[in-house]
Amino acid sequence: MCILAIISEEDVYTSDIIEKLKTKNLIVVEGTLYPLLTRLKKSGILDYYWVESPSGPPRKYFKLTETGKEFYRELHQSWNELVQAVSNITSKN
Amino acid sequence: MCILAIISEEDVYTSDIIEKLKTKNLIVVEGTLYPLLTRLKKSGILDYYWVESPSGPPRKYFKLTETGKEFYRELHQSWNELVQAVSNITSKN
DNA sequence: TATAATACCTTGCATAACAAAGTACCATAA
DNA sequence: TTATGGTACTTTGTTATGCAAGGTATTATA
Repeated sequence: MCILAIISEEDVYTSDIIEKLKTKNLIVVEGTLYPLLTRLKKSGILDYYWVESPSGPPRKYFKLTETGKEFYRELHQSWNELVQAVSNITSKN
Repeated sequence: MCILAIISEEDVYTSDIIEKLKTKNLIVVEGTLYPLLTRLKKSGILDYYWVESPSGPPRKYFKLTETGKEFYRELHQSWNELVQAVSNITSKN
């Protein structure tokens, strides 16, 4: 969900995502992210396009599809419900 | 963490936990919970004692160890930090 | 033409949730 | 006394996924 949140703000490539997460104290590594992005692409949530890099090989920039935007909204709502449920359980003491 | 929260309120056996979670819309099944409780016991976070049942085989009642109470506090704090971090990322739009 | 930096990708391992099936105990009805 | 049903605990096999580690490819620079 956090990855979709980042992509929903602006198109980014993998290293952007890793850095943005890191600034928020969420650590995700390449070995996790590349396969995940591939799965999200395959399931129609993301799409990508190639952009030449000023130095190095071209970059895969990801963006949300319409399906992806809707999926992100649903995910976000589920997350809020989960946070609410957990808060409900833990806040008794 | 939710399971530790429940046990921290009162000693319970497995079915109690499943029911209490269910009332909060958190679904966990036996095949998940029994092995998890065993792992928590092995790592010194939980302990249990047997109680005769009014009908059926005896029940394993779980309680938090001192280590478990401390671990739960830490988990709770980590959870809060995670919720904060996620909220930080998702609340931009 | 090496070397370094950047970017993408893959493989293998460990962990964990779950479905499903199994074992054991107890009360009650036939 | 034996079968049945309910309760409780346990195990097995499947699947998914995070990660460490290693690999491939492109570009600029020494």
